[in-house]
Amino acid sequence: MELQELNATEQKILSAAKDVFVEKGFDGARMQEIANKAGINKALMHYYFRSKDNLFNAIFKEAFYQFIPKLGENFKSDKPLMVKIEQFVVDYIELIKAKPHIPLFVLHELTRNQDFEEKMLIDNDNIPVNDWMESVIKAIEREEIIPVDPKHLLVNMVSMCVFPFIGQPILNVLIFNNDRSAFNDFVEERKVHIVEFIRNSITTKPKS
Amino acid sequence: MELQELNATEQKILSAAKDVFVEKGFDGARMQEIANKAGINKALMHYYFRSKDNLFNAIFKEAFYQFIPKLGENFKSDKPLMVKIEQFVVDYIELIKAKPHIPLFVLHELTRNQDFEEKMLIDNDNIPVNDWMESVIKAIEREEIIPVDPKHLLVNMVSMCVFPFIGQPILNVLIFNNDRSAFNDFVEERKVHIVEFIRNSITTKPKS
DNA sequence: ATTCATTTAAACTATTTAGTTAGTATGGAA
DNA sequence: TTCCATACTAACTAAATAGTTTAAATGAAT
Repeated sequence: MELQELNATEQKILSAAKDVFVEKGFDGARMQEIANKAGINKALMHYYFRSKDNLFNAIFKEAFYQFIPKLGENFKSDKPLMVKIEQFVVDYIELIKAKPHIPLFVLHELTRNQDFEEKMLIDNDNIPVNDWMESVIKAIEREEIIPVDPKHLLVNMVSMCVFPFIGQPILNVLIFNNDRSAFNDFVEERKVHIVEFIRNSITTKPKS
Repeated sequence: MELQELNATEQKILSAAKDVFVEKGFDGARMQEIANKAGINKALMHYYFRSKDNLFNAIFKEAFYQFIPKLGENFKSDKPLMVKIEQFVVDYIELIKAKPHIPLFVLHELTRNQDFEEKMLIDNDNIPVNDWMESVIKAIEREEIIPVDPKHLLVNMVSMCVFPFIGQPILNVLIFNNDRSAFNDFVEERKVHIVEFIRNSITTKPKS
């Protein structure tokens, strides 16, 4: 896929494909539905994208890289760890709020399609996990935080941000009695809550 | 579905159906594959379960209730909150370890099939979230823990237990360089880590 | 004006797939 | 033995679906 050669029709197809694939998954998506949503003929889709697989790969890579590299953007900065964590939590929740169905979609398709490694080519430059590790180790050395395994800390942070969206249908019933706005409020609260929860757990200074 | 009228053939079908549905999802599952895996003729499946939907509902309810009610088993006990949390984390991680693909499967199918409420009939007796809330409030009153929103605490705990399994394909690449046993070790560590992480965050006594 | 890429419409093909049918064992009851 | 329900199978049907083909319209560039 070239980068900026996309004309309006290609854009319409990609946009419709993304909607349908994300909502239904690869197996549940129908080429006819994508064509209808794009307002074009089915044959025209095959004119631009030869096959369903092709079209899927085009939108999947986009969806994937929308969520993964942004992860590491602030990992490289040299700010205090808690500042980085706060920025990460707020930014990441905002990112997911804008496209709440992408994480479950991506994870489902990755699980379905085990050979994604060849497709996705995640290189360590894209997601600087190592930079995160070093930040945490430095923060421990500086005694900003107590000793903690950087991997677990990373997974904790990401889990608490992402999981509520993936588990939303269950949370809506179990916790929010199907009150949609209650869920939205809850997500907003989490921007503050998660940061405080982590801060209380790992900072050396006891809370005032 | 009756409870204990299941003969060996029905069992074989249900077991095969569960494997295939969980691996491929409803849309990706093929009745022929289920029949093959069960070692029977496809017509025999329609003899016992009239349709794909029927068969799916049979295994989905089972999968669903395998994970949800167990959640609340210890919520009703009157032990100190941190003891309950420790029990929950260890039990729940063990539960998911035994069936690591169920959570993603359930959440994907719930998202795909918005009208699950009618199907699933989650009553508050099954999942005593209210009992959890009260436990937390009591623990705050007893000054075992600092003031914390019980809902966020519950979601934090569940998130940190479940998400690593849902996100395993990504974690494997990003953090574990596709070392399968590294992931397993990590999960074992989490039984201790998550409890300590929560304890450090919410208990009133500063860590020794 | 001619050429060429883009677009549409419609009918078609090949394949996959859920579900059906019609009939065959099997084994116990009458 | 005969009857009959349960368990089971091979072959079939009907519908859906990805993808193709053909022919024609449009419109911008040469």
